[in-house]
Amino acid sequence: MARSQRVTLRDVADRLGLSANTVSRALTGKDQVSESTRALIVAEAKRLGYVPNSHARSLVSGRTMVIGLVITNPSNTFYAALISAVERQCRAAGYSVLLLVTEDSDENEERAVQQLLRFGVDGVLGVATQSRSDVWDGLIEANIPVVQISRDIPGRGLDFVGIDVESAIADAVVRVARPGVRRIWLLEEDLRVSTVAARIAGFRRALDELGIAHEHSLVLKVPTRRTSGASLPWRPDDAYALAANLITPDNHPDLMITANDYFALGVYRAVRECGLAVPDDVRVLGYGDHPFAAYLQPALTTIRLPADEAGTAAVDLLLRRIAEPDRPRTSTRLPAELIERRSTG
Amino acid sequence: MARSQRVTLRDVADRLGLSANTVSRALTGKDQVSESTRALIVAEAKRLGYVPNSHARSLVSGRTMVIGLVITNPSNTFYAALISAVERQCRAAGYSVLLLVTEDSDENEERAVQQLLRFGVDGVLGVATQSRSDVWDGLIEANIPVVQISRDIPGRGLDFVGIDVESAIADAVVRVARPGVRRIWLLEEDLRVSTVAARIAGFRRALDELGIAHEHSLVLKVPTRRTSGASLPWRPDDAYALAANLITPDNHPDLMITANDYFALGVYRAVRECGLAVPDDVRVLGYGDHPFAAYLQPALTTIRLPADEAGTAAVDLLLRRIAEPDRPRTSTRLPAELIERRSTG
DNA sequence: GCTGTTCACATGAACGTTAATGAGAGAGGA
DNA sequence: TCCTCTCTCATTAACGTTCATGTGAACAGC
Repeated sequence: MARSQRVTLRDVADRLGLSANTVSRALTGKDQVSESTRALIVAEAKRLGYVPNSHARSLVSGRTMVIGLVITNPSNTFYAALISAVERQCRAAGYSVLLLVTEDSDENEERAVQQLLRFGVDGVLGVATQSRSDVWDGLIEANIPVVQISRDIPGRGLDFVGIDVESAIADAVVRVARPGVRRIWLLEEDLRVSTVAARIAGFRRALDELGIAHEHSLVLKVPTRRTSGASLPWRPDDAYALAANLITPDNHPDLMITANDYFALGVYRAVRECGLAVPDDVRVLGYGDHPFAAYLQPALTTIRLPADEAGTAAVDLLLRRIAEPDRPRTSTRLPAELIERRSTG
Repeated sequence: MARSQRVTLRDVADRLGLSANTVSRALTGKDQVSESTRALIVAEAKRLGYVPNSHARSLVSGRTMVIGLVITNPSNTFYAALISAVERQCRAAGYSVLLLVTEDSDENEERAVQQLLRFGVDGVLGVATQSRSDVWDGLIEANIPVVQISRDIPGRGLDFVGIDVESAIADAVVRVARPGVRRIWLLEEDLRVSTVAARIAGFRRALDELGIAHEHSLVLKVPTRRTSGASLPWRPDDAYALAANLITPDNHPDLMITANDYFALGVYRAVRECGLAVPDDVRVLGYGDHPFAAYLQPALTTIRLPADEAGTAAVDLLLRRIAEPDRPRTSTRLPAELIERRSTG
């Protein structure tokens, strides 16, 4: 079975005894075409099932109507919501999304940038791996607008949309720490990225504001298990393993902050299993407000991240940057909202 | 600042006094180029920062090295895992992924197909909305291979990779229903798609196998709230609202099956709030094995879906179909595994 | 010395579209 | 009547590749 020949502009033109150019102008809505022939062309194009060839179009126009979305891991709830929002906003603006996943490896990130260059996308939204700062330079040199999301590579003059993680954590901890709370632990991801650093900074800021000596605090890092092949989000099991090892009736935090709600699940279990209770003995503050957080027992106090807004804002910013390449750099940090529930008393 | 001119084959060729064609052959690894000049060309291309233009390439070759992935909702955990797996497998094979989201609307689905035709992608992986059966015909007519995932549009001769939902539910219910279980309810999504139908069919099959009269059973549909703008997965709240209305100490199922684990969260709360207990009064069987399922109290018995395998298998199938367009149609239904935990006693 | 073969490259055309320029017809004004 | 202007369309040339074909040189065999 031969590959069915695709209908081209010329096919439509030949049928009507017109030139391909006229058909092009008619279908792209330019003037210099009489309304009567335009109607004829539109009808015939529809009848023949004409579909424009985007490659030919972007070859000559230099625009692709595609933006690249570089994400570390779509299984992560936050990034999943981000993808949804980005895709929706792009779709609304007539753009398509090329999805590249890096799995937090800079080899993949480099390949992703290469792909984006080959495609000549009109713009890029990216969550940087941040292990190297020069990976995105290829795009910058090619004058392809880049908006960084969530993680910022400084010094490159790139637009940025993220969340004010440090303030979110700092304010939440201060708000949630009742009198008597002295020992505060932070259960973190073991990643060298700015969001982790920001949470730690917020944590320290809260300690200072509360007048708690840093000796009473502890930052624990849950090992990031890299099982290539399986697409895993954060793993409660790993958090549980670590927490179960450290938490005893004699040695436990008054308040445990977790880098995400999944870790909080592990903490809940660890606390329970050594005979302690949330929130009476250990208060727990999650991060991310995953759908299950409100349904745990006790319901988990957590920080709601505006993933939708961030995605939408990032697309808007990128489109504006595409329209005006020379506008000044923008850096936005959206506030995150503390959702107080029973796990913090 | 003028848009920096991109380096082309001709640029590299001119530098070396060669023809563009020779440079092309050298870089794409074809023979008819001496190894010495090839080395020269490769070095010069690298030095100039040459990046091939994929549009020009696919314009003439007819291949794009892009596959389209049409998904209803990336925020849904199952689809998120699917996206990860698909992207990884495509990346390994040198393909890029164009992501189109339909939000279960056929208007969007139609637009997605249109986009894919414009791009002339080499193949498509899609989760169909199933509200109309002709939406994908454009791709079929253009001889673009399509592999349907999870939901099947019959009669179109398309390859299919999915999960044997009916058997999974039927076997799980039979296995989980202890003596004394008479009244079994199923809490379903209100969507007209084949997976919902398959779960209902599996449910009925289990009733028959257990010898339970269908009068004792009930299929409830949680209204699908379409909040455009927010990218929501299944909502525990909606399941709770429905379950709380129907479950009373006098009128409750012995076993509640939920279409996903999020609904199970709502059921847990509804059961608890009317003074009943899981699993003593109401056993609960979830679906999807979300990461939190093992950490609920009691831990949720649920069905683990092989999202990774499904994604990988779908890509493999698509690539094989691209290589051999005339091979016979394949339809695969992967088994899903029951994970027994405490919520079923 | 002639023909034939192989190797390494060049040349020209094509892919389907858009942009720049040209050209003919009709209208309007002097 | 002629000139100019406008409107509508055609013609031609790109865009950056790849594919089919052409070509000259070197070399072998007779």
